Amino acid sequence: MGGATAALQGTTKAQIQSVALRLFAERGYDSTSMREIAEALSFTKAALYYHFASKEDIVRSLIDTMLSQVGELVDWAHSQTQGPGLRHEVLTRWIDIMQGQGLRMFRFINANHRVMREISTDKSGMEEHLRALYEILTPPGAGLADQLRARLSLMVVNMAGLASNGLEASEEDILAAARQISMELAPKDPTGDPA
Amino acid sequence: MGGATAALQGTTKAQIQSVALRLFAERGYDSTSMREIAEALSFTKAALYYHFASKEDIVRSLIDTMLSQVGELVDWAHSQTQGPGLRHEVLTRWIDIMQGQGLRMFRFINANHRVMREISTDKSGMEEHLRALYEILTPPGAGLADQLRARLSLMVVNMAGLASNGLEASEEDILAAARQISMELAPKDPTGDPA
Amino acid sequence: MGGATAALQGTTKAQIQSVALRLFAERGYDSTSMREIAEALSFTKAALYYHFASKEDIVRSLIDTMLSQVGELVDWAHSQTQGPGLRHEVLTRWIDIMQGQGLRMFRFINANHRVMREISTDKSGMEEHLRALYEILTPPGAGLADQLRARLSLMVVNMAGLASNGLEASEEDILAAARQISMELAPKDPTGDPA
Amino acid sequence: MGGATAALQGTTKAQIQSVALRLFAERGYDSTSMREIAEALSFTKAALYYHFASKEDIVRSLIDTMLSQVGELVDWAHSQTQGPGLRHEVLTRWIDIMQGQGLRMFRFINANHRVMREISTDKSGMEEHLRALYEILTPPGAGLADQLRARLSLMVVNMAGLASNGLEASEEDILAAARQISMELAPKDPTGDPA
DNA sequence: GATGAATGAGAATTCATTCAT
DNA sequence: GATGAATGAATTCTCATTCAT
Repeated sequence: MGGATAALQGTTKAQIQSVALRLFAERGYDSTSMREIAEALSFTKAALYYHFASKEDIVRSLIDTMLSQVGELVDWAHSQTQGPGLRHEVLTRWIDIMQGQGLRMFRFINANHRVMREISTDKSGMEEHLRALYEILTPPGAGLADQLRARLSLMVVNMAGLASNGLEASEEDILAAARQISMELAPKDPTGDPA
Repeated sequence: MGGATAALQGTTKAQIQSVALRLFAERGYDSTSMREIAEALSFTKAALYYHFASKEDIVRSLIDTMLSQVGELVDWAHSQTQGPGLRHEVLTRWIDIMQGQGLRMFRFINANHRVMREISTDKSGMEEHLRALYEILTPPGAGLADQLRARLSLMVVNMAGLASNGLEASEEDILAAARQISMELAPKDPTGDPA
Repeated sequence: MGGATAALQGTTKAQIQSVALRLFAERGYDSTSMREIAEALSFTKAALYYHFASKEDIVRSLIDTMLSQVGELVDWAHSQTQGPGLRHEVLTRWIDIMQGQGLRMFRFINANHRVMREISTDKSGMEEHLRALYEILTPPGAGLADQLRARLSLMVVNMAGLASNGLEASEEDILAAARQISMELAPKDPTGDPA
Repeated sequence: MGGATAALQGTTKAQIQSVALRLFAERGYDSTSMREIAEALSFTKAALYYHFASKEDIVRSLIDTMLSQVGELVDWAHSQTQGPGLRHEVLTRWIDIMQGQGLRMFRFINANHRVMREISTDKSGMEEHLRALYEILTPPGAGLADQLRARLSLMVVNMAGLASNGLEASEEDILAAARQISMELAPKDPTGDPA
């Protein structure tokens, strides 16, 4: 936690990040203008530029926030002994991150590939982090289907938002179901277990 | 099949649709300008406006194309006898649609919720179609998790595109794996279980 | 009459003139596009260009129509013996012209000074015609006020359209009243005043 | 007086209003582009948009200015005792307003009915104001001709601009003559005259 | 006589950004 | 820390016009 999470509370900078993330996720990066962000905050546009050098800079800061959260998860995972138990725990923590700002971030990332591609943040960092998580979630010697399963199990929480459209159930219940499906989907260890 | 697919070949209108879909899927709707579409076709902007009344109109036509394909699937499914076999076949046909323009369309829809929301096409039609498919894929009396599974099984093909980033495998193999996972994920009939 | 009046009936060219005049008077010249004229006639734009070389050309033909009507009035007036009786009769005939297409033409001219100025038709003709009418309506040796009266007496019929907004009376009654006011307004002969 | 008139001096907003009114009156609303207004002011187009939300917004502000002037006249007239003397004074004040920006405004209104109709300012206000003036200028029990006379007497000052085209006289003299004609035209009180 | 397709110029408007204060 | 004013480039879209058929 620490820096990253705290960054989205209190300070002016943090207010901007929070509102910008909401708008970017709702309307898309390109369709959200600095004017709209400023108005949503009852600031002037120029005030935004006092805190952030550019619109892209806001995105960068947003990504960094998420990046550090996922980075912490990766670091923690690397410090543990590998195995099915760890995989289970990693998925749980991932899901925890994805709630709160995480879900919004994911929706944002999903809906704004272009900016993500063009932004020259340490975005490779995100890909590395994800690769690391994939490896942890994929048993040694896994086939293609299992590799895909690992990746999809991470995405399920994020898809649940879209998928639950029209379902009559509390957000809580939906996330619980998503969690369960995510676990099922994650590749099983082929380690000689008699089922 | 037929009309809808054929509509994306040959004629000027069709060329525009095809190029626009590619660009919209790649860069997002808002970030793709009419100028860019025109340049990609070596047309003038004004020529686009001769064929389509507006930028939104292009999107509308694109959606209608996909809509009719999914609509045909729903109609076909309704004309069959329900059951596990049908569910399997529906998933197969869905995946077939999603390849070709379908995948692009889905990436587009996923990445451009805002336009989709604002466009006043028979978009409700899409929601109805999806609802119909969900029902067919969901066994009677299914719980929340199974309802979610039905929805996610449809999305898996579309997610596979994202998920396979960085995997060293042919598109063919990836789609085959996605197909398999999609089938596994679809809710199973509770046949014969005493609840 | 003859040519000019007949020109607004029957033939395709005449249909175009009639519809164009209506639209120009309603929405103004610049705000009426060739597309709108074409649509109002269920033609294609290109068809308009078969009959008229340009948009300005339509206006020119319209002006010419009115020009010839007023020209005939001037010619007739010049062939009569001057005097108060003639002035009365001229006003009457002027008012007769102004009904029918005339009123529309006037509304058009009033509302589209710019085109009128820029159009290089024999528009000077119109000014000459009006000057001739002014002279006929103005008794010899009239002062500034009477010169203005002569001019305004011609305009009254045209203003009546605007002025009668909100009055509960038939168009017929309004025109009769306008006619009466116009006559009153016209400068009186200083008959018998010792200057 | 006061506020409204002063508003057209000094400030950037006021400069824009002044130049825009001149151009709108000269060339018509539709034929005057934001580029032209900007160039006439040596501004950029975008600068106009900083001060006014849209082209229509400029018109709206212009109308409001005139509206408040006429509104003041109506209010003043309502606070006086009705009668022939008041009618005379109202006409005088009306003519005073119409000079300065007023004449331009009137030429603009006359030549741009379409915009006026479409603009959703408190334009009904103008119609109400005019209705009020008509009532004041019209003696009780007046017939149709007198109702029309009241209306035309207000319009005469505005028509004088058009009507005096080609007259060799100073603007001052023309306005004086127009004033005189306007007064003559205004309906006379039928009080006790033996016809 | 008339059309479908296309064009180049220009319209209104919005945007990210800058900078003096 | 923050604002008001301004800009240059881009956007969507419309228009008068042309031309091969």
